[in-house]
Amino acid sequence: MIERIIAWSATKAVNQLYGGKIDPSSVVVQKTKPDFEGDFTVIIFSLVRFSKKSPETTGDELGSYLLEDISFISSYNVIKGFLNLTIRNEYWIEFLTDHFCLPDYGFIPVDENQPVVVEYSSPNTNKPLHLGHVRNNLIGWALSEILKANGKRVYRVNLVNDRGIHICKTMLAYKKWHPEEIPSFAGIKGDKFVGQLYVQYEQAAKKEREGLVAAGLTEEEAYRQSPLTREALELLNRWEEGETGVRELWHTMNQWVYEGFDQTYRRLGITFDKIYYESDTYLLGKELVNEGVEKGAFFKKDDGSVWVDLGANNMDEKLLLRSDGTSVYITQDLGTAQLRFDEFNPGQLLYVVGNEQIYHFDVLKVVLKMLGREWADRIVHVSYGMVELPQGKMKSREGTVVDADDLMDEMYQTAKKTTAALGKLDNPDDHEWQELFEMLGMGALKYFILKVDPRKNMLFNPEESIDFNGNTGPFIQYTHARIRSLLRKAAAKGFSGTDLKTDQPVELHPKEKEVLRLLNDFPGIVAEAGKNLSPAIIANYCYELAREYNQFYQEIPVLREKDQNKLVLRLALSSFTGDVLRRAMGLLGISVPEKM
RNA sequence: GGUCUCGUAGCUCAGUUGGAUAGAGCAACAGCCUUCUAAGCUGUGGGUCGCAGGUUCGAGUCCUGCCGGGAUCACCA
Repeated sequence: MIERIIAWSATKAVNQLYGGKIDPSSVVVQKTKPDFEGDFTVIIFSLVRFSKKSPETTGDELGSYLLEDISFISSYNVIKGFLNLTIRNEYWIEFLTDHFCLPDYGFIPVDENQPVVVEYSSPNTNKPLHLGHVRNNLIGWALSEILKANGKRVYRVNLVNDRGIHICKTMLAYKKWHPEEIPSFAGIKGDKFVGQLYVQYEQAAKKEREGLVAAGLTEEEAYRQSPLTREALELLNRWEEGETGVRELWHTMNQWVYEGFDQTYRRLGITFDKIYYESDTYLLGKELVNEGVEKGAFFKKDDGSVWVDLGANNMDEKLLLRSDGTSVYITQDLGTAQLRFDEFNPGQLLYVVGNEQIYHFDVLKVVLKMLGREWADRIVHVSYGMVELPQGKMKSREGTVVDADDLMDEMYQTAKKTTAALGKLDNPDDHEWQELFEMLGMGALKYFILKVDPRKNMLFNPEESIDFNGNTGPFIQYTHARIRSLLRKAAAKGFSGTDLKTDQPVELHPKEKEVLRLLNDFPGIVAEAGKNLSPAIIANYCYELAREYNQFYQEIPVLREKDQNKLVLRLALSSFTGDVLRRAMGLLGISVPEKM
């Protein structure tokens, strides 16, 4: 990368000229601001302590050194403490020629060592997927793609929460109020069907508790004495004992849910290499806890419950096993972490889980460390922010959730309406159009979510439909379609970017140079997104590249250009941009169309 | 209350390890299609980067305090 070469040379200069002892990481090289002359800028301020001269003089001395040292620098200027360097056009043209046909430009070949396990999605089987899950899935998917582009072998895994008290509640609701019914009968997706049962249970249970509280009980007493709660708990016991009838119903209802989930996943474009079920893993981790007790890392209370004291890490005591010997949430997470470590020997274990579980993962890592599992350091909690509505957080119980399927349907409709409004829709029933609407709708949705820094909470307003103009998925998809169209026309006229030759001197328009500079950034962007685990970096890069290309497209003729050398160069530039856009959007799980 | 996190234009968001005059989009207004796709491009207006200190050549970015929002601290998951 060009910045690195400059930084390296500047380092040499400081060390040779001034007897400094610095390494390239302490030299800041950035793009020159548009208002100044030059392409790249070296910040001089931090280097004057070695030269013991004014920033201007130092900049001047370094400038002439770099001019001498690096052949692709054509000139420099110094303003205050900024050394601005101008790159020769030949460099850019050579860069274009060398890279525009490379199918893997910016990506690193996959190394099988040190794989990365990425857990994401991890749904409960008592509620349909909503916008929050969508964010989780998209981040998990995109991160996996980005890590692959960074040369990692990636395993995508899902841990489905298919057991527990909440599932028993839906079973109870089914038995009580809807026996014999099946989703296909009711004409709805299986996950929706089961989700409704859960809501029905919660409403009934709430009413029941309110009645008991009105009769003078405290909230907690009311919860414990509620007949529905007792029945649900009883069902849980019978499930754990493996009672056939209970297990059968449980299995049937979960299948309904999976059929529904599969549809949603398919439409989102989400897949997994391995799916774990909590019904298989929930007993894991008990041996680890016992091991900790034996080692004296954990302790048993009189009632038989097992705890760990995290006081040394500035945390509280944490329960690891209940007094009746059953697991809690973290018990099984200890076990599954060990399982995955044994299965994959990963260099990194990523968990894409909401930021409400930060504490949980902090505890998990500390406890594993106390058990002598040094690989606990390889666990990374990719904690993403909540999707909020204008009224605040989404709450399943209050019905203030944005359903994933509904949202995707709306996106499709918006794509259709927008296309029709532009007068492009000649044949609405055509299969190709329908595919395009789906691509655009999903592109708009995915981009909308992924362009935001995953760590931050974000807002979604259902009243305002997701935009198709400006900094959006369809804008980038449009840019790609435009480029493809241009290339088709060029091919029809017998031109191709591959006709490009380096030995012919060609001037570069500032817009061309700007696009090239961005294309030159791509490998660095991929690396940065991998390092920061942030698809948003890719999304924002796509936007910047598309915007810059559109400016170029608007200002400069390509096929109408009379000078063939220029024409071919612009075709290569366009083709390169189209490929990078397609592949960068691919990292986000977004497809781009040939025409739109 | 303890811990963590966020606060940038009317709204939604960018802003690499501190660097030049803080950027986009949406919304508003004004322009550009006999010419490669106008889902585009150009221009105008819009900011005490929550507040107050500190660190230094330089702070939206780092430190401290305060204000405001959110999360979390369960024999729930």
